[in-house]
Amino acid sequence: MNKKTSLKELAEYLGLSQTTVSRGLADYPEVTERTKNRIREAAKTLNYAPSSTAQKLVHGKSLTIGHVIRLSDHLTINPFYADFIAGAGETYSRAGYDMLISMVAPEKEMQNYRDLANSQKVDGFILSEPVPDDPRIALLLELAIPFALHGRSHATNKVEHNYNWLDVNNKGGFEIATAYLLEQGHRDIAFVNGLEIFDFALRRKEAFLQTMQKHKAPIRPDWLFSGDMSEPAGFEVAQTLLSAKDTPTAILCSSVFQAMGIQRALHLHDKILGKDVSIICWDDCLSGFHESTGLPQFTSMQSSIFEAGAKIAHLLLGKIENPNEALSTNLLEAQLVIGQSTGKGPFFKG
Amino acid sequence: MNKKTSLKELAEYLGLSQTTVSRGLADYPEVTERTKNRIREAAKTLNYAPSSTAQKLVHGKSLTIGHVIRLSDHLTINPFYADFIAGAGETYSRAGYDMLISMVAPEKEMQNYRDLANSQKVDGFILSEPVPDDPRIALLLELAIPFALHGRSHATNKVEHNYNWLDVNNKGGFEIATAYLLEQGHRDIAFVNGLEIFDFALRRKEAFLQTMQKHKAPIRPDWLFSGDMSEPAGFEVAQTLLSAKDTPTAILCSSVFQAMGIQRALHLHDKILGKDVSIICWDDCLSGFHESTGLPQFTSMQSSIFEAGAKIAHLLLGKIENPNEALSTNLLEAQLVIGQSTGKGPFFKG
DNA sequence: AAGTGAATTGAAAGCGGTTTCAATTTTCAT
DNA sequence: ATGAAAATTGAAACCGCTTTCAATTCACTT
Repeated sequence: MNKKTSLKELAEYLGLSQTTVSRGLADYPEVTERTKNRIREAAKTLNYAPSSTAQKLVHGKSLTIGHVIRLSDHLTINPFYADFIAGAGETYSRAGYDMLISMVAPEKEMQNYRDLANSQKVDGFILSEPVPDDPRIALLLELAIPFALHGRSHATNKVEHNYNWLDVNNKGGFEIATAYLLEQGHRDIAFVNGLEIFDFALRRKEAFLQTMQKHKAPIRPDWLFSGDMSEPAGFEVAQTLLSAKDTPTAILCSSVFQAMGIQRALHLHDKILGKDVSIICWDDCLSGFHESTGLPQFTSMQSSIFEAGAKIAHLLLGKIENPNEALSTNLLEAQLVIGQSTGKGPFFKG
Repeated sequence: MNKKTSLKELAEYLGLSQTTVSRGLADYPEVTERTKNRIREAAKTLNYAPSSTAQKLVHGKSLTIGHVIRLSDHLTINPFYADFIAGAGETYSRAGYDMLISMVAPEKEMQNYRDLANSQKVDGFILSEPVPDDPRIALLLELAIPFALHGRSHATNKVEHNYNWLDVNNKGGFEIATAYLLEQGHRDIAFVNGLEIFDFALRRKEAFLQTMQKHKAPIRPDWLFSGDMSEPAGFEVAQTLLSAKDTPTAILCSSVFQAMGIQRALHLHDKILGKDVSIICWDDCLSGFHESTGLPQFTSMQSSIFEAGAKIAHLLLGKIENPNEALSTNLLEAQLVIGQSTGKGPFFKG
């Protein structure tokens, strides 16, 4: 049971001052190479490593980025968030930063941000899943702590805030997807959105409605759905759609999970995917769903959420190291990838 | 831009000593209620909160638990891990602990544990996805830092170590599942395992083989698969199985994702799930897959990985607060839940 | 009013490092 | 050999807090 060695002990062991030892380990030029080597060796044999807490105290920085996760009713993490965090975490560790993840009940969320900032546990925050007029933005601006938003927060009628953000072009992406379905000869298109409390879902809906309108395609209110981005949710919606007398020839949906649920319902109703009904889904490139070779299952708008995590982490670290830098924004484009779930519609004109 | 207030400033503002202010905030009995109130009020107006770094330095603890995540080839997090972390994180925050998540490339993993322990960034670790003779166990025992293992690490020929662990009864679970399939009249059963480098996969395999043997059911080596616990992996396996001349009447698989892939292949081959082919899968109760009402889709062995996270966090915190406590182990049982994916087999005798 | 014990308060040491600034040693030209 | 400049080392202050121990104040008793 090796007890922790302190700098003081190491210095005494070497017969040097703490100053020299500290400098030697930090590779200061004024320390002779010979003494540096002695110091390093002694550090190794005594198994010494500086206390990060003490270092943080001296430097006045926590070298830690906070991610606050609001635990929903089911107390679980959105599976997409795992990939996002993986991307961010990789960037942090490369830069010598740590990642603090704080799980908190919705009603304590705001206080949690306050506490984390005030007690200086973190040097900055990454915010996810913004809603319009997201209250966290105002809070963090007030607390004057660096942060970056994954997504954007539409200001409805209240104050417009300025902040760093990185978002994927949800609107542009679904414009492309809708237009593609129309070009392929579909007019009767259903739209299965995520929860429309979130900013991204509102942008996607706008894209769908505007593109349909622009192409003079009919918009059926009973074919507009909004809900969980889960497999069962997709299944339920498709069950409803397919049990009606007239059914859409194409469905635009917001996640691979929903698409899988829709697919399950299609099978149940003896409809062939990509023939009787086409599907395009938004695909965040979740881990464990893309190992298959060959043509992808679903036609989708693809955007790597891992990459988004890595990029926004970079962005935030930049602001922290250089606080006076101007605000940054970054809009990533999603790619239309044709898979096996789409085919020609009844109105196709070759 | 409110700069951080220090204890010193707060004390000067109040005309008190740092000692008294510190004690007042910590609610020491020797401070008068009147002064306490004064202090609290001043702290609020000056927006003061103690620096957690300074507190940690004094107390010599980091109040932080480390989770090291080995980033695989695809740089992504195992989706099950998200739920596990959610459970642990909730327990941590309830106990005043923070969670440090460290993403690291496989070749740097060991050094990462060393660094985190030596620099005292964490007070303990939770280890996940153990392999037989897991080298992390020896390392952390040597570093003399508290830790708990989610799962177990079978000692093959080397030294047997003692450590805290919490595991789900993988063997017992798959014994039940295999026996259930046999009872329902299935004899031709294929087994689709996770990667057999992991301890849990080896235990599951043992359970399957032993139970089949015990019931004198044939074990076909070409029906034993091992691989990714993903949808495409399940699909590939099922494609192989269903393209052969003779096909199994039941499949036991290791994850809901695999089951979904198998289901997709079944549809492709016009086989009906639960009729032509039965499936039982292991279900870690991942978020986003259980909102549906009514009978569950797949018959499965269920075990909440969120709960496992919460329980193992408790276990570890106990060891940290009370280092001399004896080792703890905890074996959770999985529940057989009958869904729509199983039916009677050809050898059923009512 | 003086004396006593109890209740409050504060000065200073320490947690484990980094850094400023001064002191010491070395190097080298004269 | 001598002195100045350069290179190396170290004493002490400091980061922001907790806590020990001593000092002060207060409430009562006689």
